[in-house]
Amino acid sequence: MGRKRTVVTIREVAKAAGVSVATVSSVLNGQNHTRVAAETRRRVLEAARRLGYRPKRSAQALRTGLTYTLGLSVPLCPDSLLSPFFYEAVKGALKAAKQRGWLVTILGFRDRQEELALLRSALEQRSVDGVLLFDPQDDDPRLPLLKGRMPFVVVGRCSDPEVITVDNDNVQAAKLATQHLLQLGHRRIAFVHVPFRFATAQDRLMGYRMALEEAGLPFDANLLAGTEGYYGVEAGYRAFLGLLNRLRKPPTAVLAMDDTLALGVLQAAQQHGLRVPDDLAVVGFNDSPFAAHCEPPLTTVRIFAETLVEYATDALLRLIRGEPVAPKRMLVPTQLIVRASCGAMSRKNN
Amino acid sequence: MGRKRTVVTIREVAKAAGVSVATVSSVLNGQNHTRVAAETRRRVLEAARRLGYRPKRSAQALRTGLTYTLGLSVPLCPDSLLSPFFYEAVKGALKAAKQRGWLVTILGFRDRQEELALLRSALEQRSVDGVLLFDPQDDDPRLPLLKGRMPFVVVGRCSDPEVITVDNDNVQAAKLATQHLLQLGHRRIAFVHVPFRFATAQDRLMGYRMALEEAGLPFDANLLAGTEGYYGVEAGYRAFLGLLNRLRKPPTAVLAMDDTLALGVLQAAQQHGLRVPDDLAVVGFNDSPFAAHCEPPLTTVRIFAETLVEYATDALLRLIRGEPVAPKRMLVPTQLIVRASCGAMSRKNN
DNA sequence: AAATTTTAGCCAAACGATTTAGCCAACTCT
DNA sequence: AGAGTTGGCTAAATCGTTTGGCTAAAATTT
Repeated sequence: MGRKRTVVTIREVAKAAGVSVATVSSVLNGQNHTRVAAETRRRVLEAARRLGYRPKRSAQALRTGLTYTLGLSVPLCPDSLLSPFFYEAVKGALKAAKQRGWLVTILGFRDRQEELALLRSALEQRSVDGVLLFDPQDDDPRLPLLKGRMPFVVVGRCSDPEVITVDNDNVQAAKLATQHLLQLGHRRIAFVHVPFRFATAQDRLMGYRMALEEAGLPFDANLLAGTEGYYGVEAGYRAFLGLLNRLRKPPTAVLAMDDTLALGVLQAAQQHGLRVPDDLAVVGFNDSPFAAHCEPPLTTVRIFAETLVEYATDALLRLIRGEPVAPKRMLVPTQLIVRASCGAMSRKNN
Repeated sequence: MGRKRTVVTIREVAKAAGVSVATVSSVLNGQNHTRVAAETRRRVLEAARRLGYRPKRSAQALRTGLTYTLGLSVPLCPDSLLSPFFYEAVKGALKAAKQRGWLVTILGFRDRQEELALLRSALEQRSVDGVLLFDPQDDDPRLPLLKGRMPFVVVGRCSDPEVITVDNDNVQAAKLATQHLLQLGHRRIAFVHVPFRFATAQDRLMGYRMALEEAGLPFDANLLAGTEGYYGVEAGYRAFLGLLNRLRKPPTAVLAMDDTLALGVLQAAQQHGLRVPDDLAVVGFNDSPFAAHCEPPLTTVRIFAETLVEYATDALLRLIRGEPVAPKRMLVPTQLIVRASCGAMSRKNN
C-alpha cells in the first residue's frame, strides 16, 4: 500500500535503453535533425513503451515555454438555460484541442470585471498559451489587454481587423428569420435584443432592418425591446413586457435574439393574454435543446456552436504555433428551424 | 509593436529589491516569518508590486510537484439538455477552486473507454493534481486506476468506504417523490431509470421501493423501464414506449430518474394518446431549467448541483493538500418542486 | 570576554524536460 | 595518406521556481 511508484522520467528511459537523455528526447520529439540510428530508435521506443513513459507536462512547459493549455473565457450566468451554448462550446474546444493533445481550462467569470482580472492573471502567470473570447462588445477592454501579449481568438464579430474571429452569419440569419415572418403576413415585428454594444446585437439588428427595408416597410425603433443586461428568460420577460406596456397596439410578431429571451417573451405574452402563435408569432435564436420542448415549440435559428468553437480553437492553436491562419474572419452559416411558435404550422399536424 | 516585454521573473524582483531570489521567494511564500527582516520584506513586496511580478505557474509546478489544476471528468453527451447539470457543476468547481487560486480543466469524454484513457494520460503526464468523477458505477474501473496514484473525489455514492464522496440524498429524494404520487392516489407507478450499475439508479430505486412498501403496496418489477444507455430525451422516450407496449394497462404515474428522461416519457405518452397529467402523472429529477418551461411544467426533485460540486471540490483540495477531510461521505438534501405534470395542481390556476 | 544562540539572508541544488554545441568514428574524396 | 564530411550520440546549459543548508553578524548568555 502507498507504493510510492513515482512517475517515470526521461532519465530512466535513457538508462533502460542505454543511451543519453538527449537521444531519448530526440527520438520522441523527432523535431531535431539530430539523426538517430534505426536500431537505437527502436531500443528507445521499446524502453519508453515498456516503462510507460510520458513526458511530464510541467517540465515540458517550463522548458518550452508552452503550457499546452487553452483558456475558455465563459460567463457563469445565473440562468442555466444558457448552458447549452457553452456546453456545445466546450465540446467544440475539446474536440479541436484533444486532437493535438492540448488541455482546456475554464476561465469562468461572473461579471466583466472578474473576466478582466482572470485574463490578467492568466497573462501574468502564463497559465495558458491562448484564450478564446466570446461575445465581443464595442471598445472591448479585453482586446487591448491581450493584444501583443497572448494569442486569442474571438467567437463573434469584432471591429478590429487584426483580430481573428469566427462567427455565425448573424446578419443573414436575422434577415432570413425576419423574411420568414414577413412572408407569414406580419407587418409589425418587434425585435428583442441585448444591448447594442454587443456586436451580435448590431448584426442581427442589421439583418432585421434589411429584411424590412427590402420588403418596403419602414423601420420603427419603437418596436425594439432591449434587455437591461444579458440573455436569460427573466431578461426577455422584462424587456417584452416593457414593450407591451409602452405600445398602444402590440406587435403581431417578435424576433428574439436568443431562445431564452424568446421564452421570456412567451411568458410576457401569456400574462398579457396574447396567445402564441395565434396573436403573436415568436422566433428565437440558437435552437437551444429546450426550444423543441416548450409550449409552443419555438421556431428558431439554429447556430452550430460546437462547429463554431471547434474552428475557433483550431485557429487559436495555429496562431499559437505560428502557423498561418487561413481566413482572419470566418462565417458559419445558420439554419432556420420552423416550429409552431411562428404560426407557420397553422394546421396542427401531430 | 510586438514589444517583446517578457514576463517578470523572480530574479528581476530580487535585483530591484537588492536581495537574493531566495529572499524574495521567502517573503512571497511567507512560510517562515522570522527569516526576513520587516524592512527587507517591505522592500521586496514593494518591488514585486511595482514590477507586477507573479510566479510563473509552470516553474512553480515543476519545482513543487503541483500543477495547481483540478480535472473535471465530464461526459460530452449528444443530448445538450443534459448540459445544465454540468454547467452547474463547473460553476461549483470554479467557485471552490478560484478561492484558492486553482484552475479547473475539463476532461471531456464521449465514452467510458475514452474517459479511462484521459484519466490515464492525466496520471502519466501529471497534468492535474486531482480529479472529480461523476456518476460512479459498480466495479467502476476508474477507482482502481486512480487509487493510490492521484487524489480524487466522487460525486455520487460508491461502495468503497475509502473513497471520499459527495452525493444527493437520493434514497430520500426518490422516496419523497414517490410518496407524493402515492398521496395523489396513484397505485401503479412506473420507474424510468438508467441501468442499475449506476449507484444513483440503485439509490433511487431503493427510495421508490421503500415508499411503496411503507404504503403497503407490492413492488412490481414490471413497472421498471430501464434505458439502454445513459440519460437523454431519446432514451426516456424509448424506455417508456417499451414499457407501454409491454404492459396491458399503462401505469397512472411515472417517476423518471431525470428531467430529460421525463421529457421523453412525455413524448411517448403523447404518442400513446395519454394526457399528462390527466391520464399520467410524471415526476422528474434535477429541476433542470427547462422543467419549468415544458408542457406541462414538470414536477421534479431539485438537486443542488453547484453546491454538491463545490463541496466535492473543496474536499478534493483538502485531500490534495493533505488536510483532513471532515466526513468521508457527504449527503446534500434535495427538494421536491411541484408543478403541473403530476396533477397536484389539478385546478388550473394561471 | 568567551561561548552560545538567534537573526537575516544568500548559495546552490534540485525539479524534468528540451536543445545547443561538440566529440569521435567512419567514410569520402583528391 | 591527409583533409573534409557526415552520421550518431553525449555533456551541459537552460527554463523559473522553491528550499535545505550555511554563514556571517548581532544579540544573548555564561
